[in-house]
Amino acid sequence: MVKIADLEKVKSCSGEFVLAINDTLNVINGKWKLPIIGTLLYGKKRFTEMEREIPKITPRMLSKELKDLEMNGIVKRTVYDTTPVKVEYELTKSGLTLHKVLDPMIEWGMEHREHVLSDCRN
Amino acid sequence: MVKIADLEKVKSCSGEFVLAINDTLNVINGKWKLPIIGTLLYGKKRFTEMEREIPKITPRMLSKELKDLEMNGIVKRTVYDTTPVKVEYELTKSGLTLHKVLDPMIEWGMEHREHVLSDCRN
DNA sequence: TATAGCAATATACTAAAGTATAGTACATTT
DNA sequence: AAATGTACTATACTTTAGTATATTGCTATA
Repeated sequence: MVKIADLEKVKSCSGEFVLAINDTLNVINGKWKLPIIGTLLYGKKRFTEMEREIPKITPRMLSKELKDLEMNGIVKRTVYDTTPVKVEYELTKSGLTLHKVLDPMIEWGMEHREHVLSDCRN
Repeated sequence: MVKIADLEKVKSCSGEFVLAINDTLNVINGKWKLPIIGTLLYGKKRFTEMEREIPKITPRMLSKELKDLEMNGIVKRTVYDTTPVKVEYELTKSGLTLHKVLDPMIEWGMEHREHVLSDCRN
């Protein structure tokens, strides 16, 4: 038998969990965040370089999403005081630890796809 | 030294990973998916019951998102042929395995928040 | 017979996300 | 002098996500 007080505790707790999950979701959400993080996994990149590597992205989106990722502490932006200026983007420590989230997502996504396919066959 | 062929392999591979991650993201994306999955963690629920438990959700959104989750194999919908009809929703096996994805997200979300806060202090 | 509950659907709207296209201000190369 | 490259920003638009409110068809209860 479950006491109502316990149930409430679990529920408010799960509320906090939802907040934490949403924090994480906000970081990787949107069409372009993952491709951007993806290219930065292979090292520092410059703006135009990323523009070329990420198919179909517009400079507006790249600029906007990089700002977003910078504000969220995922990406670090470094301006070199040369002429012309050189700007480099790289993942922060937090950005690099994202693999802890992404790896299970890859695994689940693949398993889930298999389940869905096998359900179609039966 | 990295060969271009290897680099291409890694890149196309990461492309597949992005697909798998997006599969996973699509399942939990949107304002209401997590709250809905959340209430179903505590067992089967009926429509109106969920409407009451999830603050501010409209029947339109609940209906739409439940359909979405059903199509994605996360939620199972059972209609009991009673009068009046009774409809129950519950998580499928795939739905229950989602915790493998959500748990790391909770952890990362909390850690990340701490990092951001400590960065503000320094 | 009126009212309430169940499980939604319909219609119309606003807000957020993303796209398309052009332009800026610098510098180097041809 | 013209073209190209870098790192963007501005404006206008379309698409998608979410909200607000009303209504449906059924049954049980007062």
